[in-house]
Amino acid sequence: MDVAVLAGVSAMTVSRVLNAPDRVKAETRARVLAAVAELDYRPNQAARQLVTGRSGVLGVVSIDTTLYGPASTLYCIEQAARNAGFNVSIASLPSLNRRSMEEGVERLRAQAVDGVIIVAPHESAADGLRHLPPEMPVVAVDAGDDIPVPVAKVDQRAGAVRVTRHLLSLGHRTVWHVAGPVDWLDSNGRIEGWRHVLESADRPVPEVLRGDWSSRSGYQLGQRLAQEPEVTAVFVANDQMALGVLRALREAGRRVPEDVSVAGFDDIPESAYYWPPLTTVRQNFGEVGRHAFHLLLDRMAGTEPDRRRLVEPELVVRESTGPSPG
Amino acid sequence: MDVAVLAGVSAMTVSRVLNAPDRVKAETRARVLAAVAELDYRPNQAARQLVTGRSGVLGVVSIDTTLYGPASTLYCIEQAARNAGFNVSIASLPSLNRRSMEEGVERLRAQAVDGVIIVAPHESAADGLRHLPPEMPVVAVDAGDDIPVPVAKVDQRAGAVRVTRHLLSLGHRTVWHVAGPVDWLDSNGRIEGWRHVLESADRPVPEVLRGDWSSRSGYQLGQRLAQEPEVTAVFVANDQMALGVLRALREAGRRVPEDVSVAGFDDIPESAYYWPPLTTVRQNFGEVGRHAFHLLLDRMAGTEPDRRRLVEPELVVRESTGPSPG
DNA sequence: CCTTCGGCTGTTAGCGTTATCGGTGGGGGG
DNA sequence: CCCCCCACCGATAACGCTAACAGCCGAAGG
Repeated sequence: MDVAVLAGVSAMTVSRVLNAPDRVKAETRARVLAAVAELDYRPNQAARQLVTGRSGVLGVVSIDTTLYGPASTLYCIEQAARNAGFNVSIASLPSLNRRSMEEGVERLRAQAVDGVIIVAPHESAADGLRHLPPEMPVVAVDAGDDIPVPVAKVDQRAGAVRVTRHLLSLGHRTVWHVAGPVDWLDSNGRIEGWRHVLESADRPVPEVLRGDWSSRSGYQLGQRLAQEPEVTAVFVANDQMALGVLRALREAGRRVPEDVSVAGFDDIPESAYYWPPLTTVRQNFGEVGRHAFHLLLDRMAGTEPDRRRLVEPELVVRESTGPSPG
Repeated sequence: MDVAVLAGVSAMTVSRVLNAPDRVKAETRARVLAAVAELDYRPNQAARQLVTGRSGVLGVVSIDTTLYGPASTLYCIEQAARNAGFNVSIASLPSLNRRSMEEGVERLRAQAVDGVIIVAPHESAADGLRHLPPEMPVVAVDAGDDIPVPVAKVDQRAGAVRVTRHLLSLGHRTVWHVAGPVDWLDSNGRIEGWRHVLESADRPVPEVLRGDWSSRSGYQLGQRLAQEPEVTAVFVANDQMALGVLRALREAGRRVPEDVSVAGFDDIPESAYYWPPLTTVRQNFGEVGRHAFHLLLDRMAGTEPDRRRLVEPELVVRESTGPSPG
């Protein structure tokens, strides 16, 4: 090792300077550091990993990181990991079923990551989460409760409860719901909360309309809603679909919020500038990402962490919801 | 090595089976593969890297991967890399100046990535791009031309030219422009194209209004535009800001497109569901990501690749633009 | 004075893989 | 019948680092 020669010490001492500085006399340390700087030396990670068994890399398996939620979560995981000295390797999956998920995990495992965070908002992912290599530290984001790994997530149900109560409190007889795809846990949590509030209040529970998170699907379902005169309040499962619903209602001549109130979910940055500005539920994805990272840190340290970290969503009332016209 | 013992061969033969299968007799190969499967063996990447010098990991340095463009680009880079057998490690930066960029590159270098893609749509990044370690294969996405690394990008200027011509062809006397932040190359390319068309056609060139890509800024600038009666056509530098402009115009009682035409840039999935549906310029971020990856592959192979790959943007005409009222 | 201890540094070995070279056996050509 | 060559496989030595132990030396204590 050149640095060792230049500093006039052994390779071992260089290693110590870099990994346990206080075990080396200050003067020697200074000499070594000078040599390190002089030669612009950087330790070979592969060699270090070979002997220590740790790579300092975390893996994130996620569905389509183009979506707002996963992208925000990933971003915050990455920030938290970097601050703690970890690198982050990603496996972004177009679709998330058991097979593709296991493939993603397998890839990261082959890369010898120290731990994995799975952003798995699908029912079908749970299946995969139950069959992971047990020796690998794994935590999940947005997963169900019946899985053997710690989970960080936003309390979808609570968010839906809040927004539905908000609409009822405005005097609406009941609330329609444009939901997300069947397979998504977020969809189901939001349906659950919405249904719970309606049933508790003894209100009729309209049929659930299924979208696919896209504005296009919101538009199509909005056209159907616009034709039912008794619809006065709609809770849409995300802001993109809500945009489509708003447009469909307007095209049909139904005013928002005078004739129909519309609420969304997510609080994407644009929703405050919809027409009208959208009442929605803010999810703190960053918080979720940070929680996931810390859960993983615990798991890697071997301590059994909490099983769940729930983040509370927040109702943001804007101008798309108002008193019932009736 | 257990696999070698179980298969009754040497470690070297196992290595050959995994890396150059045709150099091993079919029968032996089968025996080794059986042993591999039996023991669920997976090669140690660290050891392999130590001797070959390659890690099979690519690094991506990007600004805020929450933004639509960077997120899409990252996603497609990741897909392309995965298909080619590479893993992808990310360094997502809140802001992109020379220091933070070098820090990101440094991090990835310490992790011993085989190459780096820098998503660097800032002027100030160019400075950093000129001072990179020369032995490291690097390509850039969305960077300027005066840098010593290959670049893949959308031809911003061409997009701006198309949309501005479109507006002039509708009979508008001139076109106002809501631009992105000063430091962004995308902003400048779009301004350039816009200005070029106006000047070529001998039209007055209004003062450039500066936004920050957010709907909020679009809204604020839109309020100013709404007060100038002579404004009949606005080219907004991205779709999010266009959303804000649309709202500001509507609040001021100016109809789109009857009184004022508005066009955006990016074609985010939501823009087709704005009110009215937005005329905009589609950027194929996926294409850019794939190009960047292949440029990097060339650079890693040592062949000097093309210096630039320009992706052509496409004008998407919807309902937010129409004939001049004059 | 010797012993002991602790702070500091060096020596050795080994992590799991592949590059390189060398060996072995069988088949074809002279 | 011999020789050479080719296909296949094994032995050895790295790659760069750190764990574990060993050694040295000066200070403190008996």
